[in-house]
Amino acid sequence: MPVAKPESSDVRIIAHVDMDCFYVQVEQRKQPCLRGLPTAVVQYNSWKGGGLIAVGYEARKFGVKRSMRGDEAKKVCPQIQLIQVPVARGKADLKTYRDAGSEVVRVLSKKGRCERASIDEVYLDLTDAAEAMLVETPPESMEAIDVEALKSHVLGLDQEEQSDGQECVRKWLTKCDSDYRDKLLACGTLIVAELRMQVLKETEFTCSAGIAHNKMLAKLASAMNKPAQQTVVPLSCVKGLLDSLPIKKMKQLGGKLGSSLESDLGVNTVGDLLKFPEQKLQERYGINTGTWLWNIARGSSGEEVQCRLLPNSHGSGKSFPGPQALRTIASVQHWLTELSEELSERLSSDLDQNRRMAHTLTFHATAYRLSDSDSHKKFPSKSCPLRYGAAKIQEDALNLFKAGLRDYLGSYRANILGDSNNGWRITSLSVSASKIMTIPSGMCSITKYLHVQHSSCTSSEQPQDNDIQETALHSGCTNYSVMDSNEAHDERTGEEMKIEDEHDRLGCTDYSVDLCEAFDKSTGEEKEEKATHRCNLDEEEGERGSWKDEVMDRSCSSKELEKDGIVLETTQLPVVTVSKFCSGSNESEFQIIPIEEQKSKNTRITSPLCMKRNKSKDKGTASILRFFKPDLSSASRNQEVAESMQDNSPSAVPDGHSSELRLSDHGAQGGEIWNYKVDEIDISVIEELPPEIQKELWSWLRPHKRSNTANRGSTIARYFLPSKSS
DNA sequence: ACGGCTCACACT
DNA sequence: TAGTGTGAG
Repeated sequence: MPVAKPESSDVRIIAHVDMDCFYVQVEQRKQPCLRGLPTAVVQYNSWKGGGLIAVGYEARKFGVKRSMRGDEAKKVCPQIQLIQVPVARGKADLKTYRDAGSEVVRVLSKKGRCERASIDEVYLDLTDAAEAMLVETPPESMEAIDVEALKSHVLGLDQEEQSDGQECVRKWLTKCDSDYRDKLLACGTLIVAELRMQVLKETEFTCSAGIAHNKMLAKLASAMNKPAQQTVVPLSCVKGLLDSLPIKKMKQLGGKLGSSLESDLGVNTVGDLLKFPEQKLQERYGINTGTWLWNIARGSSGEEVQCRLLPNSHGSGKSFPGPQALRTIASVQHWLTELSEELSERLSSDLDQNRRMAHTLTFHATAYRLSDSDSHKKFPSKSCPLRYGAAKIQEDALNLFKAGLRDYLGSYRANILGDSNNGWRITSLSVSASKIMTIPSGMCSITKYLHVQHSSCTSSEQPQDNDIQETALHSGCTNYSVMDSNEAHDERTGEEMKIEDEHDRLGCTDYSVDLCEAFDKSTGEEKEEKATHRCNLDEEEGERGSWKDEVMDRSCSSKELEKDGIVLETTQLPVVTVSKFCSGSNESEFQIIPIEEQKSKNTRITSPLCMKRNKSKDKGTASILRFFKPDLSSASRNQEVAESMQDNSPSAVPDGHSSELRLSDHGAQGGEIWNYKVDEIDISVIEELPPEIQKELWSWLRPHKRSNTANRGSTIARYFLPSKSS
């Protein structure tokens, strides 16, 4: 008889899956003749045989350890096969391993929520799948249990001492009268065994897994029996497991915190932690950490399995130890080129494969000074908006480096830009891209949505004067713009920039992004939903005319735009411009172009008002036009922009601008384009959109638009469309 | 003169 | 926010 599900049960079934010496497996798959041989993966063969970053199990038997040098490994295991990490652009290139990790994730993500915890580890929340199995095909009703599941290690079972361990496990898995939580765990065990076999079949990789009621325990378990095995942690044995577990074995406690627990509190095992009241732990380690410690001592961790199959950042870095330390701007520049190219390539892949874009570039370095005073000082990290394209990244990273170097050298900064070095040494460089967001397919679907809106409604509502004020005062400062990379060309040279005011300009950049085919994939399947929403809106909004004429007439030529006087040049407002381009997918085609450069290339930045209006009889349009009236402050700011461009600073724009969102569904040339000033898009407007589109739109707007809760009683049409009403 | 290169996240 | 620090593998 099935045991009733407990009332307030928050029992979860969590698995941690850990690839066995993953890099080695990847190399062995590539070179099957290596299978069975003691193998390790090394990078940089030149110095002492390179550093080991992965060691196969056959080699471990000889005492070979990670963090050994290749030479040491050879000593303890002369027949070891040392495989070098692929090198590209003068540095280790982990692409093959990342891609292999993705293969695994693809398989593992089929059965439940999946969190890619690292290049070779995932967490799975199998609660739903386990519950479903318990209802539909409970293990106790199965005629046969898969052998892979029978090979599981179940903590608390005396299977290891038994002559027939598998029979022991079979009994546990199929026990009729076990605890509900154990039954779910049994289901999880079967599911994980199946998944692991699936991984092996589809990728040729073996992995180990832990199955438990939370992430912490699952992670602990997956490491207990390797390789190619799985371990289950029934609730009943959690206490026994943790009581004697060395505190530093726990995830997050392997470093200083764990050391502090040992030396400051005399805590050597997780069980020792039980003595300390939550409050004591909070007093010493802070509220969050204190509570967390108190909980993990009791075997509970509330951390959810995040739904994340892709990394949240991409980075490319290299160290320059000892005599390799960099001492000239030129060498830094050279390596930044290499790193930027790799990063750019990965960003392009991400864009192609996942339709994601990163928004922040961060530069980091480690350094030391020969004049040893303040030798402990760290080289500061710096970040700025990310512009796509290897050359742009390199340029911006170099400027971040120079800004950092100024900070780093402080008062010692004499002659820092000269190629003759001046006492500083760089021992590592890295560039990374973060704030990665999925491009709203709504960029396409929204565009389509607006087609419908155009042809079915108008708005009579207009912005109020105070809205305009508010907008003018809004201090968004980022300009995004998208244009065809063939037209985009950065003509600035690598001339040394003035460092003095660089810091003040950092973090405030306008850029354009070629989204390539990113918007292509949304298809006609959205038609229905849009029609539905149109109806709804039609009901809500009383007074509307037809937009159809305008949509049809909207093939604005540049001349018309100029005649209308609402091109960007007259508005003095920066824009967010997002267009679709159907060029190839090479990274060099993604470009981010400063607004100023677009102007110089005669690129038209259109405004919503380019959509042909009916003969200016409407006071509504006049009202909207006020948005575009250049005001003194923005004019003077643009003066600064011009100056900053002359300085060869990284396309900086001062604070104080609002931004605009530009949608195009037919590409730059002859396409249909709308611009939306991001700061003026009222949240209530977004809330009127279909949920999917809302979600996508938010993901795009969030970095640019601060929360703006004022409800202006707006309509979509008022913000998204030019008005020609009454 | 070496564990290199990535990642995530908490904190401020 | 941007920047620092910790921790993991």
